[in-house]
Amino acid sequence: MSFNVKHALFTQFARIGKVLGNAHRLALIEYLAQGERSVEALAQVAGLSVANTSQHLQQLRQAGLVETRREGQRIHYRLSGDDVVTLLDAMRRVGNRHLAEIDQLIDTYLTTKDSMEPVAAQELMKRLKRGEVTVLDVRPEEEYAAGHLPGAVNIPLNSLEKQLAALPADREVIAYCRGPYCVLSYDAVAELRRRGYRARRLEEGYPEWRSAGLPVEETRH
Amino acid sequence: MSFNVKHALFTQFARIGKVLGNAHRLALIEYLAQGERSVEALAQVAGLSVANTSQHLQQLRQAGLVETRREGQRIHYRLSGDDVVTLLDAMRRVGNRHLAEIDQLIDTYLTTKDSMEPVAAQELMKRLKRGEVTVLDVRPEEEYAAGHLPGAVNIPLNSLEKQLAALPADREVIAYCRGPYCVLSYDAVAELRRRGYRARRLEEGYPEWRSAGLPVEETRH
DNA sequence: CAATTATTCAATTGATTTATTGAATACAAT
DNA sequence: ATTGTATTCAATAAATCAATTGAATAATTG
Repeated sequence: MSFNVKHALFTQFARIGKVLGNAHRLALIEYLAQGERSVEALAQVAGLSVANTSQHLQQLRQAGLVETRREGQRIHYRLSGDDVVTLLDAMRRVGNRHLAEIDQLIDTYLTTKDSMEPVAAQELMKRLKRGEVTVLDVRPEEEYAAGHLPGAVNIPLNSLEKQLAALPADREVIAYCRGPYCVLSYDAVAELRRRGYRARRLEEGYPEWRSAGLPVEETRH
Repeated sequence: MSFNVKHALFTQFARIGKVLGNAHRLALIEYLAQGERSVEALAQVAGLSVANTSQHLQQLRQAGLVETRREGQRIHYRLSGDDVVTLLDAMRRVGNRHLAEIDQLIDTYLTTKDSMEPVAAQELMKRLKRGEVTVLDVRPEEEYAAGHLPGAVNIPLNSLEKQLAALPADREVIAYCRGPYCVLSYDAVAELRRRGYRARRLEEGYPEWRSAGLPVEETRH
C-alpha cells in the first residue's frame, strides 16, 4: 500500500512539474505575476493564438497554479497565490546555478552582468529607509497602479526619454520591472547611463519583492 | 531580439519543469535527497529497471538537478545542491495548498492529519534546546550516519519493537524520516502510541531540515 | 586476457503533448 | 431576436516522451 500511495502523491506533484515544463506557460505565469489578465491580453503579450493560450491556461488551472474570475464576457486569470511566485523563483535559482546555458544567455544578451551590478532586495530596502535612492518602476501604468515598491516613481520605458526631468540627477536610480529576466529595466539602466545618471537594476522584479513579504504600495484610483 | 532571448531563457527553465513532471523522477530525487546512491540502488528502491532508471537519471543530470561521481565500476548520483530540495519543497507547498487530490490522499491514507499533529521544525528546535524531547530517526543506519538531526537516536523502523528500551518513556518522542511524505515516521508514531508513548511526527524530513539551514550532525565512521 | 559487473546507448513501440482549425458557448449590445 | 465578442471545446497531425529490449562500454577480478 505505502508504495502506491507514495506514487499517487508523486503523480499529483508531477502535474505541477509537467505544467511548468513549457516555455509559453512560464511566460504566461510571469505575466500573471504582475496581476490579473484576460485571455486575450495574455495571448497577445505571449505571442500565441487565443485558443492555444486558453488551453495552456486551463492546464495551469488544473494544476492549481491559477484561478479565474468572470467579468461580463471576459474571464480574468490570476495566480492562485504568492507561493506560485516562490515556486518559480526556486526554479529560477536552480537554473541559474546549475544550467550553463542560462548563464550564457544572460551573459550574452542581457548586457554584461558585471557592469550592471544589480542591487539585492535587502540592500535596496536599507537604502530606501535612509532615503538615498530614487526607485524607478519602468512597467506600464496599469501594472504600476496594481502595486509597486514604496515610493517608486513610474515612468514606463517608452516615455523615459521625455520624462527624464522627473528624476533627480544627483541621486542613484534603481530601476525594476516585471522580474529578473524582464528586459525593461536593463534597457532603462542603459538609457539612464547614457544620459549621465548613476543607475542600476534591482536584482529581481516586483512579484519577487512582493512574495518575499517586503512592503508594497497600491494606487487607489 | 528581446522576445527571443526571453523565450530562450524560459525554454531553459522549462527543462527543469519538464524533468520534474514525472512521478518516478520525483521519487528518485526524494531518495537522492537522503544522500548519494548508485544507479542500481535507486532502481531497486524506485521499482524501475536499471536501464530505465539510468535514463531518468540522465535527464535529471541534463537539467542540472543531479551530479555524478565514479567509484570503481559504480556511478554515484547525488543532488547538485540544497537548492534542489528547496525547489521540491516549493512544489510541495503549492501542491498541498492548491490541489485537492493531494489533500485527499494524505487525509485518507497517511492516517488522519489531525490526530498526528506534526511538529514544525522551528518548534522542535526550541524544545530541543530546552532538552524536552527525544528525537527519533527511523531511517536505515547508513542514511542516519550520513547526517541527522542533533542528538537524534537512530532506530530503524523494523527494529523499533526490539529496541524500545532505548527510548525514555517519560518524554515526548518526535520521529522523522526522509521527507514529509515518507511513511516510516507515520508508522513509527502509530507503533509508539500503541506502546503508550507520547509521540508525534516532525512535519518535514531530514533533507528539508538541512536545507533550511538548521544544525545537523554526521557520524564519522 | 577472459569473465563479470555496473552503467549507458540505440532502436522500437505505444502514449502523451503541442499547435491548428473550425465549431460551440456564453454573455452583451442593438 | 440578431449580431458581435470573448472564451472554450473537439478533432487532428506532428513532435516528444516513457518503457522495453538487447547490445555496447568501462572498470574489476581471476
